[in-house]
Amino acid sequence: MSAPESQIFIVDDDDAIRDALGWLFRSRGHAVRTWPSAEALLDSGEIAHCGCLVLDIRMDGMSGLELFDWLHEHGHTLPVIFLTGHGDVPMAVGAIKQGAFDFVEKPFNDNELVDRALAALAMHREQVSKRAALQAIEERIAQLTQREIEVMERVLAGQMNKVIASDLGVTMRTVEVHRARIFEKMGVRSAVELAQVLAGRKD
Amino acid sequence: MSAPESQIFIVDDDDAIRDALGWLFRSRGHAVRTWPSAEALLDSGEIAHCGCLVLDIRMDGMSGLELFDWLHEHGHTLPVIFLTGHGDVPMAVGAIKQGAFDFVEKPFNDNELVDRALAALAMHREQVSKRAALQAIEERIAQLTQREIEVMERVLAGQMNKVIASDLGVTMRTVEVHRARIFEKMGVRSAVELAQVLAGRKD
DNA sequence: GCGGCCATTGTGGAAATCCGCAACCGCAGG
DNA sequence: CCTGCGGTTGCGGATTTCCACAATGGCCGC
Repeated sequence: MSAPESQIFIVDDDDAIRDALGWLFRSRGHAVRTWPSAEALLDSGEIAHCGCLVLDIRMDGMSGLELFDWLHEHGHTLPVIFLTGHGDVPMAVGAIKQGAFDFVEKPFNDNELVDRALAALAMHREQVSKRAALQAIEERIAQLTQREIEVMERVLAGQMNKVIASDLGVTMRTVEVHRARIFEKMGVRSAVELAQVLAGRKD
Repeated sequence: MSAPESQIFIVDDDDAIRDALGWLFRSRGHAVRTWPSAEALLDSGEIAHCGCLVLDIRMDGMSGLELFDWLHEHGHTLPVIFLTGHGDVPMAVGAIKQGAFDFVEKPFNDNELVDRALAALAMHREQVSKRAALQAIEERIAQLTQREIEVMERVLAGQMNKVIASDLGVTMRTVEVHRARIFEKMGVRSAVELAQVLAGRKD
């Protein structure tokens, strides 16, 4: 609750490892929650509060890799650090290429693991704020009517009002009205600002 | 010469591997060049013609990883597929995180390696064209005078000519002239287009 | 010193954008 | 039936942008 999305989650079916990791992070002042299995974590519904997931690969039931895939498929994009005592190269390569934050073999170096986890948390905070910004834009776009979107597309294409007007088969005045509403709803004051805001995001 | 930047380069100090890989790719109709060492490749000055580098890690002299780092430091950004018979997990993870395209253990599957190499070539072509586009923009920006850049920054900030004028301590007319020149040099016809062109690139 | 590039300014007009005020129409919902 | 929303249009005026034509002054290299 103090740090809603900055908690470190640890999933490992080995009690000893779980306790050791919990102690490790807590001793350095970081909020940590531990889970004995992937299912336990998912069932808790707490996944949204996770800022960094330290995941054992070999577990009974759902494996770490399976949980990783599940999270991806369900849009939960958060940094995952895999922890394993039986990893091989192809597995590690696959995990990293699929976007895992790191892949660490046991036994691991305490300091390094903490550093990686903190780096992961920092990256997650970055992502969260960026996503928030992007979503704010999407919400504004969602407020636009269909007609306004048509006009906006053409404005962004650099077309003049008169062109847009004849293009859509309406008068210039109508385009002007739409244009004004677009600027208002999108929270900008000119076509240039609009272009800036909409830049840096793939449609 | 037929495909200047689409050649596959193979670097391995094992003659047998080199020949086998050369044969493998050529038998499938892909241009390949092989080198017995990292130094041989660098000395040849042919690196710019490479579209995909298949690199053995353990070699006499400069290792595959060292060559990889060297290329990075010298701005040669091209997809590298590491090939190794003695790789460990940390090495693989490190290589991938540093941007290696893939990390394959020997013995490898012929079809998979060819597929990966082709994917790497495709990615490289993408990168090359994108880089070319970005450089074209940079060259246009380079043509702008200092004053024009100052004006452009303000235009992109959505400021009106009158504001820019008082801001820079000149008359509106002067700003208009600069503005026109900017559009001309940048090859656009409006401020919106300018914003579009300059979007999607970090300053 | 001359020519070229750059920054600057003016005049004056055409074209485009921006806006408040007002209104009509069609359609969905209460 | 009345209301609200979205799309549409008109009028008229203030602002802003865009441009052609014309010109001055500074700096730099030949």
